[in-house]
Amino acid sequence: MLSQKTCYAIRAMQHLADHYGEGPVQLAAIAEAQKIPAKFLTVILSELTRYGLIASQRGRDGGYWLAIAPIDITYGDLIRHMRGSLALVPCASRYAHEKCKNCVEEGECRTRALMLDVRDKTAQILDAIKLSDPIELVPTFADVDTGTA
Amino acid sequence: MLSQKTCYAIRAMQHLADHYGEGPVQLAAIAEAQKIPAKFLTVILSELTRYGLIASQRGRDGGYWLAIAPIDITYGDLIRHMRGSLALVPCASRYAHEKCKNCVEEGECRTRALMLDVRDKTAQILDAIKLSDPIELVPTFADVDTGTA
DNA sequence: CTTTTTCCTACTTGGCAGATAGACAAAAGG
DNA sequence: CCTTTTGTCTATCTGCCAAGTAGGAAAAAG
Repeated sequence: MLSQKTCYAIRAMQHLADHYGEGPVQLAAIAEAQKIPAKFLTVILSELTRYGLIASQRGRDGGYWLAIAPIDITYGDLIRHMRGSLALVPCASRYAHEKCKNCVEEGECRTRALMLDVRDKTAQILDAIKLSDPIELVPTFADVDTGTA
Repeated sequence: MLSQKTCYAIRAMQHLADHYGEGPVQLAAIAEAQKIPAKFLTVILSELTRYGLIASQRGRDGGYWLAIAPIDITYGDLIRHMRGSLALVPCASRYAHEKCKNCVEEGECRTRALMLDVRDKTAQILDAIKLSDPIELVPTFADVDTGTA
C-alpha cells in the first residue's frame, strides 16, 4: 500500500508536471485542484524540495515548480523518495533493505525470494513511466467484469 | 507492504505444504519452526481454516493440514485472503475495491490507472506460483550489487 | 473424566500515519 | 523600511489499527 502521503506527493507532482514551464504554482492552487489538505501539503512539498525534485520561491508570486524536466522523473523515483521502498516486505527492498522481524534466515526465506521478484517487476513498470508520459485513464466500472482480483 | 500477519500466514502455509500428506501438524511445531508467536498463530490458523484453506482436528494428535493440494493454492490466493488486496492503493484493487479518501474522481485519476497496471502484473506473478512450486532461494548479499532499488 | 489440542471472543497496547499549529524567513511592492 | 504574501521549519496532537495476549469453551481420544 502506498501511504496517503505518497499519493498526495504523486498528485502534486503530476500537477506541477502539467504546469511545467508556466512559472511558480502556488501551494493553495495545488491543494485545491488535487484535494490535498493545505497544511499537510506544506510538509510534503518541503520534503520534495529537499530531495531536489522541485524548486520553490518564497514571497509574493512565489510557488513551486519542477526542478527537473518531467521526462526525467519516473514514478519509481518518486515513490522511492516518499516511501523508501517499492517492496512488499522490508527484506525484499533493494535500496531500503531491512531485516524482517520474527523471520527465518533471509537466505532460507522463500517469501523473500518471491517478493524480490515481484519488487523487480514492479520497479520495471514504475521506472519506465515518466511524469511526462500520457496515462490512459481507466473508467470507473472496469473492476466489475475482469474477475482477476 | 504485506502485514506481519500475512507473512506469518504464508510461512505457516509453506510449512504445511512441506508436510502435505503426513497427517496433522501441530500448532506448536509450526510456531517453533517458523518463528511465529504461538498465541498469534492460533488466530491466523483459525482464520485460514475458516477460509477453507486448511483443515484441522482437535484433541490428542490433532493439528492442521492443507485442505487443498499445494498445487492448487497460489500465493495470490493466500495474500488476497489475508490482505483483501494485492493493489498498492484501495481504488486499484479488483476484489477489494474501495474509494481512496481525499482523491480526485476515479475516472480522472492517473495514479489509479497506473496502479491498476501494477496490480495486474503483480497478480500475474503471484497467481502463477503455487505453494507446491520449488522456489529458488536468493542469497543474502544479492542486494549490494544490483543498483536497481 | 482427564489430557491434549484446537476454537473463539474480547481485550490491551504501542507505534505511527495523518494532520495541525504557530513562529520564522525571504521576496516584492509601495 | 514596512507590509503583504508565500514558503520553511520544528514541535505536537490524535486516532486508528496491526500485533499480540488472555482465558475459557469445545472436541477428540484413551
